[in-house]
Amino acid sequence: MHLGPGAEPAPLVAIAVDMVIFTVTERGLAVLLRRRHEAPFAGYWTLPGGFLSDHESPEAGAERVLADKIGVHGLYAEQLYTFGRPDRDPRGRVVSIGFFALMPWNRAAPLAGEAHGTAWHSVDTLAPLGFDHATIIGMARQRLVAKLAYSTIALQLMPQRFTLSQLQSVYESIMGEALDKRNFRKWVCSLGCIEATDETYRAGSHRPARLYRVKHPGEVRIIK
Amino acid sequence: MHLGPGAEPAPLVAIAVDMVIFTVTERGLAVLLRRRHEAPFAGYWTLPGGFLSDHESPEAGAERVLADKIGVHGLYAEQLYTFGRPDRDPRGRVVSIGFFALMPWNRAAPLAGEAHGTAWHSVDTLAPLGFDHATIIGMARQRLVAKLAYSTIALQLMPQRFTLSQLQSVYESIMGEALDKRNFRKWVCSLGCIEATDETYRAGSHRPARLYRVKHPGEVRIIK
DNA sequence: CCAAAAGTGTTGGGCTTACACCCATGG
DNA sequence: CCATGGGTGTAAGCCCAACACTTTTGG
Repeated sequence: MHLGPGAEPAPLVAIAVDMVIFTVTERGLAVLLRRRHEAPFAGYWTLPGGFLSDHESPEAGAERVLADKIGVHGLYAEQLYTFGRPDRDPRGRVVSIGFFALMPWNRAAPLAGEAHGTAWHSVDTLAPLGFDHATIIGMARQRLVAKLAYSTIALQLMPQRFTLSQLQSVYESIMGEALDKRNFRKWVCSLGCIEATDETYRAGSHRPARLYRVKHPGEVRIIK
Repeated sequence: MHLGPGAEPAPLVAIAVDMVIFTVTERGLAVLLRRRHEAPFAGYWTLPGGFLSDHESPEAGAERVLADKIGVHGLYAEQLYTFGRPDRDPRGRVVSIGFFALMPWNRAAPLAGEAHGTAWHSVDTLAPLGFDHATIIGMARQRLVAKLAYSTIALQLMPQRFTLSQLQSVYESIMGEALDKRNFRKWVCSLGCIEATDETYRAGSHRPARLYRVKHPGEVRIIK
């Protein structure tokens, strides 16, 4: 690119967008990975991603990757960090804008499978990944844990109707520690972000659970 | 760039690094700006910045900009956000990695002046800026206010020796509200990050103030 | 009738907040 | 001696953490 009279030409680089998509499964916090068939890192698992197009903002690029490569729309996503070590891609200079996104678990199952070449991997048992994607996932996980404490971001992982026990176990999976049931319920209800429905959920030979819904879907409130 | 067999070539863009450098002056929180002489935005104030070189990570680029354009070393700096609206630079596609940095006020004065074309501007009375730099400063300011509450980042704004009243007024400038003197002192001392020296500071016709220092300079602790 | 998860209040301790006076110095 | 900012402790209230039993259902 030529930047005007007297200016040295700026080096040009390719910009990638890499998505850390989390969900919570029965086995805990999981991230969506795609098996690469191309060099470099053929055969390795990597984050879904793509190159930023001309005339596309990073946020738009992230949405496009979610739509085209994963086939989902309307996920919560935010910019995470930009990774630009000069040697991070053996093909040449690629700066990657990392995003992190959250998917309700009821939308997660259809995505994994041979058809897409994608699968959910528990974050605690990741095989070696291509590029610096393990670093990116680590940072995304830190961010998720931190935001759990001071925002209502966890609600972005829930289906439209959910029980308080399900919500609690989402918190417990991500934080890695058990919470007190009564204190958790008092706290989450006091936030004013969810409301009880008159429906219940029968899940076994025990008392049915009340179903709740998010009052303002898509909104993430910063709390306290 | 050619990315391998079968791959479409990725669009190439220039990467800028823009620095939001804060200090605290008598008139409150201030940001270092540079007056542009070149098109576009000639005559406007803008953030100090530069283009990322080949073989340079964003963090290294940020340090180079601080050293070469501002002439300072060893500032606290962290990545802030990456700004990539396709129309943000009229010259063409430029993606900017924003950083935010903190400078102790005793190192701030020599930097401003005609020689460098830079000046400290109070964040509350900014003239219209070039590019999207007002947005970048706004986000940096939000980050600073947020981190004040849960980290020891404010210590990066202090000179080697400082009084507790000075530290309190730094907090008050950034938060924009007054704090209780006794409670502030109890709190900041309880963090265990600063220690009293046996020196004092005489600043007028009143009792001299004890000088403190940071125990582990450069370290930013996340608290609670 | 039994097993299993859902649902529900109270109390004690710790932390945060509010608040006022004496001290040391320079002029 | 007066003006100025430096320095110090206590009490009340709020918030958080700990804790156990009853309810409802399916088999």
